[in-house]
Amino acid sequence: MSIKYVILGYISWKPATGYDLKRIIADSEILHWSANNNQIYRGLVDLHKAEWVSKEVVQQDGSPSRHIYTITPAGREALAAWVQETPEAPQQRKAFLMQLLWADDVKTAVLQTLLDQYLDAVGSKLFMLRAQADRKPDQPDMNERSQYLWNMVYRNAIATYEMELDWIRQVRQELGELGKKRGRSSR
Amino acid sequence: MSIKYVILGYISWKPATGYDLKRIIADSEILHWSANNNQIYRGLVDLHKAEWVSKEVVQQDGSPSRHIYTITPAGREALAAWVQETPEAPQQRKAFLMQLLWADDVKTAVLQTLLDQYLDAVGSKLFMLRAQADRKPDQPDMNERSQYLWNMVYRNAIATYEMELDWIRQVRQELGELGKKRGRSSR
DNA sequence: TTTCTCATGTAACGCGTTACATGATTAC
DNA sequence: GTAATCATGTAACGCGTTACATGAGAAA
Repeated sequence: MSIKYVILGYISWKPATGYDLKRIIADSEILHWSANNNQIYRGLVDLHKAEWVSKEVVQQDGSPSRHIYTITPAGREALAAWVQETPEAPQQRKAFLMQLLWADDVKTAVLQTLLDQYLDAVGSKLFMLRAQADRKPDQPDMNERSQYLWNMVYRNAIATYEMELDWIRQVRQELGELGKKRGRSSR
Repeated sequence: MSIKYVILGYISWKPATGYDLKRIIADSEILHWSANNNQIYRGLVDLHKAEWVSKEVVQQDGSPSRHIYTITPAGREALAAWVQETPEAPQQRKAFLMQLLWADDVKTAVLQTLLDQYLDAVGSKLFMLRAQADRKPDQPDMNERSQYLWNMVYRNAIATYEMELDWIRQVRQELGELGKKRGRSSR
């Protein structure tokens, strides 16, 4: 789908500069992009070319001038069209699961360590997500439904990580039991 | 992490050609890659350059000759090292959640339709996953632990989609209730 | 004095995608 | 006759990443 619509979405809430957007996206726990300049500044140029946003340059003394982008009616239409595009199933990118598939020759103790590390990684992600979900979004006027949807998007992300933690704990435990069983039966 | 290690992983189970790998990866429900030629054939060239795999060309009459790749000891070492790399938290790419964040101006009825479509998309993915999880992997000799891990990787993917279905149903229902409440209070 | 924030942008590269190209054999 | 399967590969492009470049003012 590309980050462009997310940029457009934020601009639809409130006019913004590339710098603003960079911070917003980088700070967000649910937006997975690294929010690098290349993407954002090029994206804004593209949006401007398509006339989905208008641009106002505000001179400043000392620092570089700020380029403030505002959504246009055409931009609002494009955003609405995107929102109504047929949803696709999410794609899972869990590199660790791939590692597990070829862990045949790795000792169970090492596997346990890996699982612990995975638990930590997922746990701290979840912690940050929860903290951010409690803070309100920087959108000015949100109606009840929008607020509900905002919350549910966070809930979704949180539930996904919670499920992952449960899964890790289960595998950790059952792996230990498997080891014991094999230890007994092989002697 | 890149698809290269997955390719190496499959070769570690059994020597294979690019064509074999393409089919395996394209058919898999847990491997999210499209398995295009470019990636696979280039990947194999790279693996061969790194001497992680050896290559044997088998002439055939009629069809092009098959290039059969076999893992080397160095390849096994590299694979083991990759498997033991510190796990990273999974990244979620759920484009639909992004769409929801900017659904402010979309009518609730349209939103319901979108949710239904999302339910379908996730549901059919889940169906395929379940079907594939029941079939055994094409790996020759799997010990008990490896089989357990293989199953748990599928379980993880299945649980993620099941969670998503629950979430969709909840949102669908609560969205309907919100609409009713607002309908009442605004009259 | 060094680091952080503000503010813009570019270069090089990695990984992935679709589509194109070739050509024989087999199945409908 | 048309399509699918086997089998290799290339071209062009999209999206994303890290790192580089500049330069002022404020804070530690």
